[in-house]
Amino acid sequence: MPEETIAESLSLLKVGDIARRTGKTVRAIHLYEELGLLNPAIRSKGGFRMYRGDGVKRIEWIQKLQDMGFSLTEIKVFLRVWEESATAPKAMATVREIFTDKLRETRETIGRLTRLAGELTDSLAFLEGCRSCDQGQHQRECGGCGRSDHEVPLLVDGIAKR
Amino acid sequence: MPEETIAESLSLLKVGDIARRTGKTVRAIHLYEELGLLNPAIRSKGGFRMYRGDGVKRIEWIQKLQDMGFSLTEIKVFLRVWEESATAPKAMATVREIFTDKLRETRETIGRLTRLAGELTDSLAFLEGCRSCDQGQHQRECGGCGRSDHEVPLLVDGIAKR
DNA sequence: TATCACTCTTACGTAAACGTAAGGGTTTGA
DNA sequence: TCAAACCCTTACGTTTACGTAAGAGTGATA
Repeated sequence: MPEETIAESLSLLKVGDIARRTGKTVRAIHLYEELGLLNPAIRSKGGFRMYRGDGVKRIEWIQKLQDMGFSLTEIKVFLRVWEESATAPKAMATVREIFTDKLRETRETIGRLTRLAGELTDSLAFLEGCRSCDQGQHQRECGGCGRSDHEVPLLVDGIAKR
Repeated sequence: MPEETIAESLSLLKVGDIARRTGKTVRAIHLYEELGLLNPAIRSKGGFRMYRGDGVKRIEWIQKLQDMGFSLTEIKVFLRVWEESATAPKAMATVREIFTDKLRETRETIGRLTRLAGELTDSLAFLEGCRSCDQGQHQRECGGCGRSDHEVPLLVDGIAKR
């Protein structure tokens, strides 16, 4: 069992090789091709997709955009915009625009999640107080403890409400 | 056109009222009921769902959990766990556990997004350099500029790769 | 009592990002 | 040349969180 196939030593990778190197499935890579996100450099005479090494980079790029919240369709639009920009500076300007938007969006998301993390922390602090609750107290009678309504975090309060 | 229906003045809300107050659609609220996340206090004799005010709170609670990345199914499990914990302290312990997990997860997500925001910033800085590129340069010949490969951020580099 | 806005149930539709299976070629190294 | 390991195309399946439509009943108001 050789480490590399001949094609691989010639720096041509089959879809399975690309899959292994990116952690994606073959099906996913096929899908990216259907969507026009990644084409094999050539096809073998038997019809196998043969990729160059930069195919791996393209997939890592796709992955990063997905992590930032781009859908595959948005990524497709991204590539089309690039391809249709005649000059390099124009293309780069468009890319800058897209990245600027996404940066703002990402920061907003971080803000939201940070606030939520704060609420979680508050809720956990509140729940510490429940340790001292009567061990025999039934769950359905929760709320009967002395603490006033407005100090109960929504994340906790919402559970008991039916 | 009165501001409130009679039921509303008796603090009983119809599904449409709940929808307006939470920004959800009627369909969504029906779905939550199907999933066992929210039941009306009673049904009118004609079959209308009638909710008390805390129905609004429950939906806001659901919304917050969704924002944190809980699926509706996970929320359902959450509620079931609560209902099946016999004693209050036990129930609260479980809730603490779930919240602790989610807090960790949320922080990880914040970390990932922060790193991505950094990459976006780097990429934008890099793209500033493209302003000085030859205005007539064709997009397909991008990469011909003097900058060495390893200073090109992946987010930018992945675009040109085909 | 007539009306108009609402609500009910039932049930099929949708978009994303693949998963999975079938039936059949292709490569490659032994 | 043979077999194991891959790959190909086609096409239907899956999950989530609702959207949408149909046909019919309900309720508060005029």
